[in-house]
Amino acid sequence: MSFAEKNKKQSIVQVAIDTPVNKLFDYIWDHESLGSSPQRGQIISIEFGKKELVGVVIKEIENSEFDIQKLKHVTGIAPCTSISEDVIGMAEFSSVYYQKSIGEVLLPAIPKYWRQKEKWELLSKAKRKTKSAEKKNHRNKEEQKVIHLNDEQETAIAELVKASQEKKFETYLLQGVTGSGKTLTYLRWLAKVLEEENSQVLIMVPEINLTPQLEESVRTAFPESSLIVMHSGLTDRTRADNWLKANTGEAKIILGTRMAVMTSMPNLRAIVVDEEHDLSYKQQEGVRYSARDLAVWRAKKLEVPILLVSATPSLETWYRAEDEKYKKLSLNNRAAKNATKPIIDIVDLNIDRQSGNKNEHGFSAHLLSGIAKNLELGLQTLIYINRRGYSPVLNCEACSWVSDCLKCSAHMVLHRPAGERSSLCCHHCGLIRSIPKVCPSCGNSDLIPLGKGTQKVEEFLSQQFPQAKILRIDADTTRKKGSAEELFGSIHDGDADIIVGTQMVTKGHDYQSVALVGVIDADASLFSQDYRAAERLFAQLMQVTGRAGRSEKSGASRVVIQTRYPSAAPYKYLQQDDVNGFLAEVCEERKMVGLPPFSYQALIHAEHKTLMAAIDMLKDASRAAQLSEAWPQNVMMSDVVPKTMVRLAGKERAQILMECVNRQSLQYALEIFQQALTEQNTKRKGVGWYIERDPVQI
DNA sequence: AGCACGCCGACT
DNA sequence: GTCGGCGTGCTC
Repeated sequence: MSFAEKNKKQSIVQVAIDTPVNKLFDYIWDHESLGSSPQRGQIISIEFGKKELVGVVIKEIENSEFDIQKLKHVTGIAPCTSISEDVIGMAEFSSVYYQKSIGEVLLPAIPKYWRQKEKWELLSKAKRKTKSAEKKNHRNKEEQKVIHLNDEQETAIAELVKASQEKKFETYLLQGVTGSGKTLTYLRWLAKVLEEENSQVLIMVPEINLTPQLEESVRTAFPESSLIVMHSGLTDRTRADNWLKANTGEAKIILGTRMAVMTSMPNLRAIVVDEEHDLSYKQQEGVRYSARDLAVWRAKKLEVPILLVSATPSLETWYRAEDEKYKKLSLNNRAAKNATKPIIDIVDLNIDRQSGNKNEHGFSAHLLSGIAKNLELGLQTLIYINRRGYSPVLNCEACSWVSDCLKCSAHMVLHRPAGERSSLCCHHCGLIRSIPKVCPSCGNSDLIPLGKGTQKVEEFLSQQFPQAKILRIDADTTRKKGSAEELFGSIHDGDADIIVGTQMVTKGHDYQSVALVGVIDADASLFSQDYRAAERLFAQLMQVTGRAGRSEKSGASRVVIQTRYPSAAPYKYLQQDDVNGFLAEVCEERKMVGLPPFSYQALIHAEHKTLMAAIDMLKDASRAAQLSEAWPQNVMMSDVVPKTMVRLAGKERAQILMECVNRQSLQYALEIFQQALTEQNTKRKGVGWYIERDPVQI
């Protein structure tokens, strides 16, 4: 500190606060009472209006535009390291890109306890080491098997190591079939990166509670380095402690979900985004950021390499690799010895039906006989249902009444928890009702469930194969904390003959003795409003296919996909095991119609008690925005439409889609639109709205 | 977003 | 006369 600075008694700082007002607030920094000079990224407390809030120092300024006499003082400094420059930069960028205030981006990324001044003292005291932490450390010391990598893996690692040694920004796509050893490849690279003194690495995964195996293998791979995890399942205290360890540089490896992308790390040297195509990287509330895109931004800012990993990359990523903006590293060989590709049977349900099978429970004769054969051989079968909470909807045979939710435009679904009374549940707003004894509309007493949810399939299979042990895995059976792990554990122990499940079963779990995978009910994705649905179906099928065929004892396993459209692209390329072929075809289609990645999109959502108000708000704002002189003419506006799910939790929702080939023009248009919306909003009451950039679900 | 200020209806 | 409805506007 210079002599002049030492004698300075006060400074003015600009502070970011979690408030929708898109500006920074000026405060007086009293050097004497605070005991230090201000620093960008410092977490501090201030009085804002009537309440005391926690904010982040963004910069020191010479003069405030505000009356200095009226400025309030910074009241305290959090006992922790300042947030790293790259994270502040990321927040500033996101603030512009996602049209939110800096504080709205930055503060939710700080653990709750650090955002509460009362908890600061508690957090500066070390927590006693828990027994489980000691046990984990102990387990780490166990001996490691030396695994030899194949040439492809070695080549990829060499390339990545070179990039990290040169300390240059580069985005890599590691594309490899299931079982090609992608995880091992990036772990070896990261091990190399961590050899450097004071280095940290960030590994992002879609949903950590579904990948305990990964956490285990990362711990085993780095027994000496300190690893912390970052996800929403942690207690507030643990999250705050882990965050501090990352922030001080004590933790070397940060393994986490999308929220981890904003974790401050002073020595970050490499980033990995595993399963980069996964939708859960997109935040669906608050600031609707894409953690994958922000990770790339962060790597660029830090000038470090970033690795995107997937067996079925998102089209955006794949296209950038084709376009040579990203560098592609391919793993085409299955690493495990004796691992064979599964045989894929596409069952044409039209033919199945013609040959006399009524297939009313959604099972073709072919699939049923496959299950029977598998049971005889003592092998496991996995039945994959492509959607969650779809049915069974309660239906009246006489008047075709269906169990609609009272608040949403969704159907309520029958639930039968073990040992409890059945009820109707809405998967969108969570409303639970008891089952009506008679039809509320016509009084008929024959109410029957429609469709085939996981429960329905489970019931049918237990009738069909009474001797089989059937296990159901879906959002309902895994809702309780830890129960997912328990269920997956019992699959590995061979406690189940048939596993019935949704998306959840496709993520990160290998089932050694699953020799047959049955996919029912996949076709709906082919005709979705959402142009990305087929791409997602393909990724899901690839993944579920990967669940089989990993075993050495079962020989060639079989995947049976039932469809009424056997020539559709996702099925065709799946059978040919041709990911690039599929993506190339989809890419060509997108190019023809100018959809992303050949254009940029933004969605404006509006919601109100009445649909009219929501629609009018968007129409008026849209009209006003387009009348503006600065409006970029190359931005295309769709009509204002009600959303596919019109009603949600008592609100009616509408949207308008903006599309433009130029990202910067879209940015200008959004700023004008934002202004128009704010003006409209002062004229009306109670219309909620938000802007979503690069939407992934339309 | 909160939260206070403020200006009009039904109540002990 | 007051309690309280939520419209309007500000927060350094």
